[in-house]
Amino acid sequence: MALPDTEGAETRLDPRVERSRAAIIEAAQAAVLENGYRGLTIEDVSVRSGVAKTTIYRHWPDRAALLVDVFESLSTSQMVPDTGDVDADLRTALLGLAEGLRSAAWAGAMPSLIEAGERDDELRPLVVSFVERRRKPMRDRIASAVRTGELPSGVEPDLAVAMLSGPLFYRRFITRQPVSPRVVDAIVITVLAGLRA
Amino acid sequence: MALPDTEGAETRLDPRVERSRAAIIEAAQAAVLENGYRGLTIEDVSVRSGVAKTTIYRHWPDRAALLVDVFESLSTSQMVPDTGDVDADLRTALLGLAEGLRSAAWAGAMPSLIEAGERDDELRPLVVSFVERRRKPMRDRIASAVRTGELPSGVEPDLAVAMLSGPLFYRRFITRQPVSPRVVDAIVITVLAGLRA
DNA sequence: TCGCTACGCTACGGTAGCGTAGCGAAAGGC
DNA sequence: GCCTTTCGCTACGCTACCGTAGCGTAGCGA
Repeated sequence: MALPDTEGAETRLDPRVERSRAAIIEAAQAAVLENGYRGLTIEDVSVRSGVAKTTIYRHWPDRAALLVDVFESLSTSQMVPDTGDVDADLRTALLGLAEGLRSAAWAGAMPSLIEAGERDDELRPLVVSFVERRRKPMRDRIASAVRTGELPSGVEPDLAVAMLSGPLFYRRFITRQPVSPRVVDAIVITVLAGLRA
Repeated sequence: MALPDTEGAETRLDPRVERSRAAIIEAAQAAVLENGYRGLTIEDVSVRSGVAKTTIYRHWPDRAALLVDVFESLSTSQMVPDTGDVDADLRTALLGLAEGLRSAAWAGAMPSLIEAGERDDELRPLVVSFVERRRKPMRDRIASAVRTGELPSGVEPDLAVAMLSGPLFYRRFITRQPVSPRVVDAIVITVLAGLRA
């Protein structure tokens, strides 16, 4: 968080530092995916990364600070196309989301993010902004469709996103059922039809 | 789990045992709500409940076993009315779900259940059956509506449940937005209209 | 009233993880 | 090729928690 080296802004850094930090973050990510955010231990990260425990403490004051950077490193944004056909665009976006839920690193960390959002006051804002970043493109796309009249004016983008994405998250994390393209299609068709009714 | 005293089956138990167990489970629930399922420690439960640590070990072999009983103690089922009007019935059911998500104990434990379902092989079946028990009544109600022709024959109850409940879970746990009655209404109206389109 | 059982309490030995200190070696920068 | 920075390593002290043993007490059932 206080460390702008992840972005290519400052290459002035000692390459040794850069290597250490990268190895540490990568190992910490893996650790969180495996054991959850409460299962992250500095000593585990040290073993996984091959970086000495003392070196980790040279860069992060404590476990919490490292965890913050791990969460931020998982943050990715989701592109949503704008071809003029909102149905097709949302279908594409949701297929991408489903794919991510099936295999992306952030999906494996999602239960930890949820848990952190529920219990950790320090991490909660981070979790919310993490989710918000991924959600915004889809919401914007829906808002634009409302403006162009492709969707009725009564549609609330925020709610529409929940109705589209929610069922996928529900199946993936609550009922642990597959999120196949077939499921995505059913959701997109049903929800969009419902919004237009 | 191997302990049928929670149900009123066997009152033959020593009242001291009954009291201890009840206090322990209650305290353990609170502990899980507060610190997550990985944050449950026997010593914490001992302090909270006022029951000696040794007594806890007299009833449960280890932390995992206690955790299993805690999860089971949270298990509740959701009634879904059958008035013949499927729209109204589902609305009622979803309002109840939203209410639970806002305030029930099981909702507070949900992040832990999700995390456990993702990472703990031993607990996963328990989590799945926990969710299944709550989901079944709504799925059955939808299935019956399909049979009576109230809903089109192409509707898959399983998917319909996801489309109705998913957005609520999504807002509650992912985006951390309110799940108000207004939101429930919007979801019910939209999804049912979509399913009939 | 008396015996059995559950309980509370203290005291363990053992492990895991925290975060720190100090030193010598190695790898960059110039 | 020298000097500075970073790193690896070992060794700590400390805390939290595990799960167990043994003993004395208190409550329940007959």
